[in-house]
Amino acid sequence: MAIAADQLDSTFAALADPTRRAIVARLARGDATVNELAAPFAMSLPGISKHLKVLERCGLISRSRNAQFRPCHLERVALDGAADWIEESRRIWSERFDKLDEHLRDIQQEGDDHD
Amino acid sequence: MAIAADQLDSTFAALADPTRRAIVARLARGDATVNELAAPFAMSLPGISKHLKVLERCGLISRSRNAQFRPCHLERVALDGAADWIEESRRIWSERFDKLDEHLRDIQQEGDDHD
DNA sequence: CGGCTAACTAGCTAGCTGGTTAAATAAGGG
DNA sequence: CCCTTATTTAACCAGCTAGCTAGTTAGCCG
Repeated sequence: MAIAADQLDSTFAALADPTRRAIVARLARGDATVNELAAPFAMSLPGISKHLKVLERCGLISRSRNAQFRPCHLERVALDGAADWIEESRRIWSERFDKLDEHLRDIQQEGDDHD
Repeated sequence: MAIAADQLDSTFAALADPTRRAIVARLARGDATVNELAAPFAMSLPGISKHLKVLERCGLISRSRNAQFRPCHLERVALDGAADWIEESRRIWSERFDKLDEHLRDIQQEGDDHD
């Protein structure tokens, strides 16, 4: 059961930005606050906040509340959705060559029969 | 050996468009000309041509020449690059929980020792 | 050659994106 | 209650994107 097309749109679009990919990679190692996520970047906090909103809207992250902190959490499901789409295309691609191989074996077989 | 960041930028950006994903999915089944690729879409040919240029620039497709046709061919390497990035994040994520499991087993072990 | 088909380039527009600064909101803590 | 810290919202700007139409290039074929 593949995820919806517009979900894929927003997920791939989110992953197209290097800052956002770095945030995702950071969150794969564990939850973090906005300030922690912002630290490695030469970018204003509102800039990071915008990126987080993009990631949240496509479901790649979720945010809870802890006092005045809003810890971010990576949601694997959205990541899986994107990976699944690519995997499906690669599967179709591979099948094509499997069939080609099979065909070539059939031809080989015929040749053997006639020898 | 991961692919370059800006290559990932453009690959994910290319995959963020549903028309382009459909084109990629179509090409996974086999090469096709521009007109063949355009057929399923309610879009002008130059529009499709632009999408193909986007796909070509990020390496997802290549084009050869055959008379006045320019058959498009899916390049799996770029698709692999994107899949690899996602896979790496998922791996890091999983390791985290593996370590957590290990830790929980250690605690359990200690408990057993003291019982 | 002249015409047909395939595909691309040019030039335009509306809308989105990624960034900024300045100001606002939220919540703990003396 | 005021101060500080964490984070968001507002307002703005430059640049990119996806789409269009119209015109152009490339190459087959009669």
